[in-house]
Amino acid sequence: MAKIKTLANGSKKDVILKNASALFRKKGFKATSLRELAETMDIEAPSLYNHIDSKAALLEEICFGVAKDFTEYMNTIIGSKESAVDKLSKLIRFHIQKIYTDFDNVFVSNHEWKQLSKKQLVEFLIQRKAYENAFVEIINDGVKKKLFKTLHPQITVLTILSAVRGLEFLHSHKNEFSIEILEENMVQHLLTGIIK
Amino acid sequence: MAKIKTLANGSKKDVILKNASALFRKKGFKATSLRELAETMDIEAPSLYNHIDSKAALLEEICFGVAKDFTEYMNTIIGSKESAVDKLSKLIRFHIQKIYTDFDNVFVSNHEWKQLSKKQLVEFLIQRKAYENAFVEIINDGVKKKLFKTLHPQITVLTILSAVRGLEFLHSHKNEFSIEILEENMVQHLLTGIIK
DNA sequence: AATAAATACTAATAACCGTTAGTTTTGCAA
DNA sequence: TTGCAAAACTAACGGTTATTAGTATTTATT
Repeated sequence: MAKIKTLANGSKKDVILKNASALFRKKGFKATSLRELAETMDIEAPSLYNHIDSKAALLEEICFGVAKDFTEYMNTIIGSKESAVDKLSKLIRFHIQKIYTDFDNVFVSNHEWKQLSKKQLVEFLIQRKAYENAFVEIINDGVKKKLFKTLHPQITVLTILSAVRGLEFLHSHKNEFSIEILEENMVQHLLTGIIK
Repeated sequence: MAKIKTLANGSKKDVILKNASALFRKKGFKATSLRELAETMDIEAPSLYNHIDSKAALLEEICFGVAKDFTEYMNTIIGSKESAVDKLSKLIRFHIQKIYTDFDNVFVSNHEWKQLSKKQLVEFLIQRKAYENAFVEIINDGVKKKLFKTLHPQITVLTILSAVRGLEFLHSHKNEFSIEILEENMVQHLLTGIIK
């Protein structure tokens, strides 16, 4: 009989993915070689192929993994009966928390999706667009219910998503602000700017 | 006597820089080859070296060119006697205008500065930090003069800079919104969120 | 201890990279 | 037309890349 598991606590593949994510973030996907990645786990580059399909597959897993996380959370929000204000607040907080707890993956997904193969790239953009549309719908709902000012939902979504995305840059001085203070400030700034 | 100019309207080097900027934006610096760049002007890759020093030098010129533009504008703002609100408003509008009128260069500067050589990278980060500090000072001044709410200036600056940076993503549907509407919406959103 | 699967290794591949050297062509000035 | 510099070309360089093939070694179960 075959034995597949290599370690009790997480497979070797997971370790590779984690190290790949860290390297891709620091140096970029193209600028990271498999030799370099292998070195982080003290093996030779060709040995990686006992666990992975290709370098490109690593990027796919990272990008679509992050996309899935955001899409799933968005679905729970959409299904809830909360106000548009509460939905928006929760989404903003989720973005902040994700960047804090899953920094490398989120960063790589945001920066390196262009390096996906043609087919994967198309699929990625479709998912991204769907997420954005769901976001726009929440804003639209808030405008209809007179909770928000009259504004351009698309521009507003872009402003909010871009603002939270920028937390990437806080990584170097992460310890200066607690995540709670960060959430409070940004939700305050971004929501009071549009609430009536 | 020597003749240096190749074209009446802008040197050949400028054309190379422009095409390089466009390619670096679309594919990334590492993913763009000099052969590919040469192809955009129907010459062979080695011929580029009659005009440029190296591939790395192209990225340098792009990144530091953009940095200079922003730094220079910041200096005129700092020197003015306007209120912190007006200063902030003008800076936000400048960011939006720059992305509109100099998209490729701004994008490349924002995304590919990590690929600068060690020495240039250090210098780039110094300039970036100085720009950020000047921004923070304006916010601080506004807080002191009771124009703004009590808030964390650094988080506020990060939020604003990130938000305007996100306009990169509007490039694909640039024609949906005029730059005036865009400016109005974003200034409104980002300023009323912090003004008392 | 024996067996078999998982996983490491070395060696080698073809492709591509930025860049240099050396040479030819081009285009303008005299 | 001649001369000269600017700028193109071809050929080739050393280096690096992801990946494959084939083989040895480690690991775990029987």
